[in-house]
Amino acid sequence: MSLTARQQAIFDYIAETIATQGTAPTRSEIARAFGFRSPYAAECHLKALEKKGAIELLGGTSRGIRLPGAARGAPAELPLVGRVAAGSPILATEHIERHYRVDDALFRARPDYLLRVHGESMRDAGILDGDLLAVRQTPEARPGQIVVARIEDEVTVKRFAQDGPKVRLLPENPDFAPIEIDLERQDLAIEGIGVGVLRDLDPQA
Amino acid sequence: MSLTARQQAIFDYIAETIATQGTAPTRSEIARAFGFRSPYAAECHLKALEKKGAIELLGGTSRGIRLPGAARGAPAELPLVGRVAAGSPILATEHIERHYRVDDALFRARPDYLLRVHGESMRDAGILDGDLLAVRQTPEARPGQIVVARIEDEVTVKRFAQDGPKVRLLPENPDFAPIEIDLERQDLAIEGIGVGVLRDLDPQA
DNA sequence: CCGGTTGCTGTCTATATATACAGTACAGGG
DNA sequence: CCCTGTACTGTATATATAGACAGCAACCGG
Repeated sequence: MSLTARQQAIFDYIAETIATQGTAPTRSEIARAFGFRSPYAAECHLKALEKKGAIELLGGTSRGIRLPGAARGAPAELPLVGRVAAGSPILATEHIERHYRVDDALFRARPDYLLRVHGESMRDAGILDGDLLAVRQTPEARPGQIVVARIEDEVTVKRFAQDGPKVRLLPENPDFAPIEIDLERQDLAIEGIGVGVLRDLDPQA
Repeated sequence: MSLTARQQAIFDYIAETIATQGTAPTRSEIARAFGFRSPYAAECHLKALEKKGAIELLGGTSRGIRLPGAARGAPAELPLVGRVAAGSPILATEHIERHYRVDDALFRARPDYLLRVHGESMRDAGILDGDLLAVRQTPEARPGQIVVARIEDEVTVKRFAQDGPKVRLLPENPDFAPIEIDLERQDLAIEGIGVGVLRDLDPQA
C-alpha cells in the first residue's frame, strides 16, 4: 500500500526534521508546518503512516517517531589515513585527514579505516594511485589477501604470500618486483587486510 | 576544558541513546539510567556539558539535546542497480537490488545511483567485473569521462569520445574493440557519468 | 445511495518533560 | 578558611506533548 500525496508530504517533513533538527517533530509542530489548526490531524496522519509501515510510533514518548529504514544505525565513520610517518602507529591522530561514513554492508568484512594508496604497484588488481583502500585491522593474513604491511617503518599495500618462514609481498604490476622477507632476519608487521576499494573519478574530464 | 569521568559517561549515554533509539533521552531517562533519584541531577550535568560545548540544549523542547558534531546529516542512500532489462528505465524499481549509504563527500560529484559493472572491458581503468560504479545521472558527457550509455537497449560502461556526429565508446582493455556510433543513424542515450568506483574485496582469500 | 477512506476542526485530558529552588556532601585551589 | 565546581536528593510547577472524542466535508467504488 503506497502513501497518498499528503501522507508522503508529512513523511518527508518528518524525515527532514529528523535530518536537520536531529529530533522528530511533535504533533503540534507537524500541524503548524502544514497549517492544521488541530494537532489531532497530525495524529491521524501519523497513525495512517504507521499502519502503512512508513514510520514507527513509540507511544507515550514525546517525539517518539522513528523511520524504520534508519533503524539500521548510522553507518560507521571510517577515518581516512593519509601518508603514515615512519615509526608511528597507523591510526595516530596526526595521520587522520578526515572521516567518511561508509555503509558497512558494502563490504563483506567490516573495515576499520581507509588508507590512501600511493603508487601504481597494485595497478593490475584494479587499485590505482590515489584510491582509498578500506582496511580491516588484523595482525594476521592469509595467502592471496591484499595486505597493508609495514616493513622497516614503510607502509605498503601488496598481495600476501607465505612460504614457511619466507613471506613474499607481491605487487600486481610487472614493473615492480616482489618483496621477499625472511621473518627470521627482518621485521614485518601486518597492519590489516584490504576489504574494499573506493575511488573518486574526476568529473571534469 | 575536558569532561569529568561522570560527564563523559553521561555524554556517552546520550550519544548511544540517539544512535540506538533515534531520539535523545529525557532528564528522567538519564536519571533512571544512572540511578539518580532526581532528574535535576541530570539537568545539572546537561548544563555542565552544554557549558563545555559537548552538547547543545534546545530549551523548552522535549528531548532537545543535540550533538553538535552530528549536525552533518545522514549520508545519501544510493540505490544499487543490477542488470538492466532491455527497454526499461535504469532506475526502474525492479532493477534496484538494495540501498547503500555512502558519504557524499567521498566523491567530487554527487552520485545518484550505483551500477554493478559486468565484464572486463574497463579493466585497465581499474574497473573490474562486479565493481559498483557510482553514477551521476546526466544526459550529457564530455570526452574522457566514463559514461553509462545505452545503445539499442544495452547498457554499457565505457570511456566517452566524440568526433563531430560520431561518438566512440572506448573500452579500457585491448581485448575489446571500441564502439563507434553515428548519431545520425543510431540511437545513443547517455544515462550518466561515472563519479566513483566501489569494490568489495573477498576477505577469504 | 451506502459505507469506507482521506483530511480536517475544536475541545479536552492525562501524562511526559523541562526546569526551578533549597539543601547536603566532598574535593581542590588560593 | 572561604570559594568554586562537582555531584547529588527531594520537592515542586509550568508547559510540552500524546492521544482521545465528536463531528464535518469531500471523494470513490459498489
